[in-house]
Amino acid sequence: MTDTVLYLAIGALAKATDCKIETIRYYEHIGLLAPPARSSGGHRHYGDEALKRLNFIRRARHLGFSLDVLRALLVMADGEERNCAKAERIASAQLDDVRAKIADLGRMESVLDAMVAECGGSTTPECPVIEALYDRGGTGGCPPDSKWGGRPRDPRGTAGAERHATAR
Amino acid sequence: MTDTVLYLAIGALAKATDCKIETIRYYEHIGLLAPPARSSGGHRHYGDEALKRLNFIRRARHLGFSLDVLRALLVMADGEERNCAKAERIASAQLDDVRAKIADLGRMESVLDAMVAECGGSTTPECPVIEALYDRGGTGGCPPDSKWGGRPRDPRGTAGAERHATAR
DNA sequence: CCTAAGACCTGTAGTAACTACAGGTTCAAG
DNA sequence: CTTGAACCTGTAGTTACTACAGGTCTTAGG
Repeated sequence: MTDTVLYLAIGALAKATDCKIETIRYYEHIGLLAPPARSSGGHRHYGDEALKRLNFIRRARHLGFSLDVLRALLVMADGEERNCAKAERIASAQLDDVRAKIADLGRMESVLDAMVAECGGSTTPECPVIEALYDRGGTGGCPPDSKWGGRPRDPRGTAGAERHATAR
Repeated sequence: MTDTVLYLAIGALAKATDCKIETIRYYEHIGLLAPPARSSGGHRHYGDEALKRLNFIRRARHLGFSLDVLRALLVMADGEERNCAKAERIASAQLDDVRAKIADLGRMESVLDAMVAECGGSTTPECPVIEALYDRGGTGGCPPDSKWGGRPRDPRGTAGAERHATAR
């Protein structure tokens, strides 16, 4: 009862972290996860640390941190030098980012809402949705140049907008 | 005063619609914009219609419609058959989508806000941001499987800057 | 011990929606 | 006629994965 080290195959790790197998391999490939031990036949064997690290990664991703920023976070998490001030800067840049997206989406929401509402009781000959897209002045109800980006994952669903943070 | 047709070179069209030249060519490439007339030397010449169509596209993109959905919208806009009900369905699906994103981002916002707040008055030895990422139970303050996708564009900017104008 | 199903392996290509670049050709002002 | 800006085509890169093809390994059952 000494070496009760747990070994997880990649599939088990995937289940434990709610992360796809391919994604785990991808994280290894880009250097976010260290290459794990292998069985004699070449299968990956993960331990406790990998589980923790991957959970860390997943949580950060859910909060919208880009992989790039996440890398910086991981250096600090690993690191001797846990630069708290820097971590806070990164987190609040992310927070700003999230808030900016919310604001942008809020504007989209109101334009779309108006479009749909107009259509709802429509008795006009032309379609108000199409007309709105054609006629609205200027940029059409949006900031002249709002920034958008896709950061977190998008499993093919319809929804999804997000941007990132890029700590600077 | 008959044929005062305006011809725009691609650069002028780009300026007029606040759209990059490459993007215009890309839209042509994927079939959103019809191939325009060409000069003898091969330069593109756009007319009024292209200007309108591109503005339509830009507005729809600003509202977060995907290119795929936009294609359907354009068929209706061109079409003899302006299916208003269908346009409304598309617009309200988009609205739902935007609302779902806002809700998701709202959750992210509160988690990030808590992280940053904890750090702000920090007297703890360890960094609360890093700890939060490590320790939070489950998925870390997020829905077990929130969907994310990036739809609208992301011109590399960092965040947050956007102003708006609009029309709502 | 052998077999067969399932888990795993590598490597490449595809996704969305552009953006950027290289290496030329054309246009228009002077 | 010259020159520099604008334009051309085509390819590759971006982000964060996901999907597939064509094999190899592991393990439970017989």
